[in-house]
This record gives sequence, C-alpha cells and structure tokens, in this order.
Amino acid sequence: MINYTNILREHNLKATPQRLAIANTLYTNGHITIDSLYEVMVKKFNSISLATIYKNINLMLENSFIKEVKLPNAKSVYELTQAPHSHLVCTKCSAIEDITIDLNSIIDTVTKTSSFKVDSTNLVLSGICKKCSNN
Amino acid sequence: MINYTNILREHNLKATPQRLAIANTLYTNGHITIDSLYEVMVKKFNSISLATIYKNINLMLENSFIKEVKLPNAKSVYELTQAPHSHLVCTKCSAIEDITIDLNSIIDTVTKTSSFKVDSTNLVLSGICKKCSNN
DNA sequence: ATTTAAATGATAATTTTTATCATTTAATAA
DNA sequence: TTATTAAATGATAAAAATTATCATTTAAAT
Repeated sequence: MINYTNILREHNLKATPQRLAIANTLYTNGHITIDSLYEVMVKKFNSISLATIYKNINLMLENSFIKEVKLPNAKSVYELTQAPHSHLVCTKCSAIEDITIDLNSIIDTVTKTSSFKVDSTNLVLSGICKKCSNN
Repeated sequence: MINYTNILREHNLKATPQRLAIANTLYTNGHITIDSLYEVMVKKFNSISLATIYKNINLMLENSFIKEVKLPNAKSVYELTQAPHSHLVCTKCSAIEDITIDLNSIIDTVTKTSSFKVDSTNLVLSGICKKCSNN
C-alpha cells in the first residue's frame, strides 16, 4: 500500500480516502475500466457513489494524475501517469502490458516527410501474449 | 460519387441507398464521428433514423467494411477500410491525416524483447499540422 | 477547535447506444 | 416482370453510460 497523499496534492487533488483508494487500485491493477474500478471500490466503501468514481476519474485526468488508454474493440482503461510508454494487448486473454518503445526514429521520419510536429504518441499493439502462445 | 454497390455486397451488406450514402460520406470526409455522419445523412434522407446509423456502423465494422479510429480526448471517428496505416491528429484544429508508417522494425524489436506476437498496430500521433504551424 | 472550500453520496437528468417491431425494400428466383 | 423472402429501415422504447444538482460531510488551513 503506497501512500498517495502527497502525490495527489501535487496534482491539486485533495487526498480523500476515496481518492487514495482509487490511486492504490490503479497501482495494484495497472489498468482498469470504470466498471471494474467501481466494483473494487464498492468493496472498500460500501456506499460509494458511481458519480464519485466518474468525477474523480475526470478530475484526475484533467490534472494528469492518471491517463486514459483507448483500446480497439474494448472499453477504455485508466492507469497512473508514468513515463510515456506503449501498450500490448492480448486479443485472446485481454491482458494489457506496458512496454517502452523508442519511437524517435518514427517521429523523425514523420516530421521530415509530412511537416507535422509530433508532440505525443499513442501506440497499441494487438496480438498474442506469452502466456496465451504457450497454452 | 463512387458506386459502392458491389463493394458492400462483397462485405455481405445489402446495397441500400442509406448504406451507399454512408459509404460515400466516409469516402468524401475521410474520417467522421457518428454525430457528424448523422447530420450529413439527415440532409440526404430527411427521415433517416439515428438507429439506422448505429446499426449500419456496427454491421460495417463487423464486416470490416469500415474501421473505428479511437482518438485521445475525442470521440471515435470512422473510416473506410484501407491498407493499414497510422493517423496524425492536430491538437489545434483537430484535423486528421492518414499516414503510412513502416512499423516493422518496431514490431520485430517487440517480438524479440517481449515474446509477444504482434498482429496489428494502432498508432496515433498528436501534434501540430502543417496549416496550424504556419498560421 | 473553527472555518471554508471542496468532496461525497443520493439521485435526477442527460447523453449515448441498443432493442423492439411494424413496415418497407433489396435481392433472388419463378 | 412479378412474386417471395429475408433483411433493412424508421419510429420509438429501453438500456447503458455519463454528467448535473444539491444537501451533507470532510480535508486542509487557520
């Protein structure tokens, strides 16, 4: 259990018990949908409102405490903001992995060939994870 | 105006006037949201139902006639299925460009370093387009 | 301990998407 | 052509997802 009190405050978010629990849930799960997050949170706060989940997720997004990951053919998942990275999604078991890929060469090529100034990247690679290719 | 009758049929879709119009709207617009598509379609078929739009978009997705493009901080847009490609999104004017980028070297690296078998890629590059960097 | 602005929970309202069903129509065959 | 049929459409209801409202509670700074 990490104490996210100060990190939340650094992101201009009051450190409420609900927010600390959301932060820890994201930390332990890595990536989670709104629905799953709500399920997990209800176990910790039996009377938490779904509106609280939505409001916090939106505030946390605005303050860059978390990031939304849009996946093909699936609901978005949310993760704690980390260093920029890409995602691997298994089409068999739906597992999501973080992966750091150097995209600078690609960005350079794009800049040169299209005169588009790239500021950020969103890369999702779909396929079969290690586990599923073994089973 | 391209005639999509046969192409629709190849995708197991009856060539109704509404579908032909959707296909042509996608062709002329490149990328479009559900809302915008509905607006355009209402001008052509003043009594078209929004349900028809949704049902057709979903069927067209299932039959790979079109693809959904998920964008950061924006609603999904839809495009006619073409050769695999990536997208450039301008954070200033929201313009979307197709771009063909060779991602094979990246896929190779991922395969070797993570033993994940990549089947498909989804890459969106956000930044400033040519027009906006001039203005 | 007091104060206050913000967060929470309950719930209503709104938005988005899907389901239902009577009617119409595209596609096939006679 | 016309007849047949399965599928598509449009109207609408229903469901799902998200946001808004507001009284009450609470975190954080006096």
